[in-house]
Amino acid sequence: MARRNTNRRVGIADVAEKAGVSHATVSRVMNGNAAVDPGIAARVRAAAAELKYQPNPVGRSLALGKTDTIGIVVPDLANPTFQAILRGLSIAAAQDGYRVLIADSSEVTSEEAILAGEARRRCDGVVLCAPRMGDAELEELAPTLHPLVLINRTTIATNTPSLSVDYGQGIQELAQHLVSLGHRRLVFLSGPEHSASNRQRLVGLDQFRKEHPEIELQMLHGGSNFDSGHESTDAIIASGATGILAFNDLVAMGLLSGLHERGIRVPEDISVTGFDDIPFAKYTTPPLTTAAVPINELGSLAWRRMREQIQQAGDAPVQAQDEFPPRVEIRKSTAAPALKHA
Amino acid sequence: MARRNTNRRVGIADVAEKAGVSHATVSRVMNGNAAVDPGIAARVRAAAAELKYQPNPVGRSLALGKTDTIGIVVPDLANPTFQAILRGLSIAAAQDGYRVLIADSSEVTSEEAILAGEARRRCDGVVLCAPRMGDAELEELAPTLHPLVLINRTTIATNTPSLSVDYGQGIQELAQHLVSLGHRRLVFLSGPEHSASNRQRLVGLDQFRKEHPEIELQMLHGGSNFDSGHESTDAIIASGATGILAFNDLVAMGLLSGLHERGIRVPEDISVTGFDDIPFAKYTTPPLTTAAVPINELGSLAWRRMREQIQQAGDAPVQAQDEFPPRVEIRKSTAAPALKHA
DNA sequence: AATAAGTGAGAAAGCGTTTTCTCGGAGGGA
DNA sequence: TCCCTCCGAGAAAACGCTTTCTCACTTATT
Repeated sequence: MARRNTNRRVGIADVAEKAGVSHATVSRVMNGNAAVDPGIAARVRAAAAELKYQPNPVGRSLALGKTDTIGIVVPDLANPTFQAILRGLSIAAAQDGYRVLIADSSEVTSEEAILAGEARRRCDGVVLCAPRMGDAELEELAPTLHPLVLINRTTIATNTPSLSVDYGQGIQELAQHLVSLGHRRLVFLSGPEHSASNRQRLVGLDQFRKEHPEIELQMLHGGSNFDSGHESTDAIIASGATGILAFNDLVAMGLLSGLHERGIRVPEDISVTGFDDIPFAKYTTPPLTTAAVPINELGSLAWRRMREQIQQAGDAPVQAQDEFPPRVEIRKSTAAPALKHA
Repeated sequence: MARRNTNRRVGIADVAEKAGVSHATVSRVMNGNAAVDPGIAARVRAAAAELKYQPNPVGRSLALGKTDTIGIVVPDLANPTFQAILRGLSIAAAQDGYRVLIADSSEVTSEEAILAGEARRRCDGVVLCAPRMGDAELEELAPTLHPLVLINRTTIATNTPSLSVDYGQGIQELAQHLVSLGHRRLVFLSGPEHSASNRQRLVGLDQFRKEHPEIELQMLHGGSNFDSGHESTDAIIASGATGILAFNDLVAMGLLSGLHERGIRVPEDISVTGFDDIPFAKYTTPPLTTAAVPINELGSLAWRRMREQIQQAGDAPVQAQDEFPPRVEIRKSTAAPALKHA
């Protein structure tokens, strides 16, 4: 036996004893499963209420083979995008009586599989959010995790639902927006190397280049947060570009701040775009032109896809592959460039 | 019995059979508890590795009476402050092999106790973050939750550690800062009614009033997010004040944006302060003068306090009451007021 | 009136572990 | 050589619940 029996919590046995019935009957009335005599049921309920009995979820989980919990693993909990997904997921899941367990891989690629595995063992399913691992590893891991929902990645072999944003399309539209304003020299300030969404932006921009050979488009390596945007300020200025496509809103904001410090006006001197449309984007000065991804929907849809899998329990292998088109949100950080003087 | 036995996960029994030993022995080598013959141990380990055996955490939890999980309940997961606490907690807990389960009460006061109770039953402890419930209810709930850490609230009766920020002190220092710049007419844009930290600010400002009877200090009712700050713009302008103490950084940012839209310059025409120093605060335009709370420490310290309780298991009733003094962070959103013209 | 069918509650098995208890065998001292 | 002690491994109980199985009892059917 494990624990000392001293002052243990009130269990089903206590209720059974007080009500003068068996454990089984208590369980039945608590779960409303089988028919039980109304009189007895009332007695049990009274006893349960009096003892403030609350079923032990661990015991239930073991017996039922389910935990009513799902896990989510994100690369960086400091990123507002992932925070928003987490929030949407959590709220949607709570509506159906599920809780969410979080795991933050802190951008350590090698930890992802381990964290996901551990989460899966404790939960009824896992949402893998923008995993940085390689395709091969993901393909191998996915079946292991089975009730799995992927965000910003897809698998081919297994039938796992995925939600993704068409970053390639979005970045092209932003670039197009800058061009239509009259910009001819652009810079893409790229994101984390292992980020699939960054790769998608890159292929989108390749496409853009083909369609607009007359536009100069430089690539600058950056990161995914404020600081990396801020640090890129000088390189951006040195590039001589008038239109900047930042990897995301965070990077754009860091850049905005850096430009402001150096007295460079946005959008008069340089136009800046972000990506994601995080809640803060419309409150920056100037408000940020960006590509809005329906971030709140992502979380709740992730839950819906998860629920479908949990409920259908290996029934129909519906492999939903949802792809969201970003919507360009034109604000004040972009404008026609000043007349050239170089 | 619960589940169909078809295609169930590999359990301890499978390993035992493959290694030709008993369940007990497998458990022993997996946990390294008792002495077991090195040869047998090796055989067990080999079998476990070959079958990719991973102990079922639910079974372990039931036997061990612990889940290696803690819960956190927050009023609003959209608030960067709570996000940061969650993140700090999660990372610190992960370092000790613990996971965290989240519950978002969505500012619904009546849900808090229920969520906290459920979380507690599933976890080894609960972190209650800025609960909105009344003092009486909190006092009654706390012992129920026992391994409990309170953030931004305290209890008297029970010995529960609490971490709090001295909001009263911080708001006074901000007000003082505005006064020393020359402001004479201030407004406090208050936060959620049930927020204890808002009440602390109010008592701090009462104190401030006593010490500075010559200063006009109006109170305006607001909320805790962007939008409420934005919506207060006209009321702020109508107040005729030159120095605005916003409830927190979010409110301040909303206000900043509203003022900008109406062509009012910050800090030339109006000075604005925030509270919390969320990561975004130094990237607003102008960068926000605010009171920095050591938000990252809060999360990790919360974990430390939790760990102490879990480990000491009813040993020494160390009731740590940590209080953090905010540090005023002077940036560009505050300056001397323009000469009066009214 | 006797048998069949139905109903509802208790007994017990099972979920997957850990840990106590028990016991056979080996080793050491007398 | 015999007995006692020690050691290590298996048997089984325990954790707290759900659910099948079983069975006594009641009600319907002929």
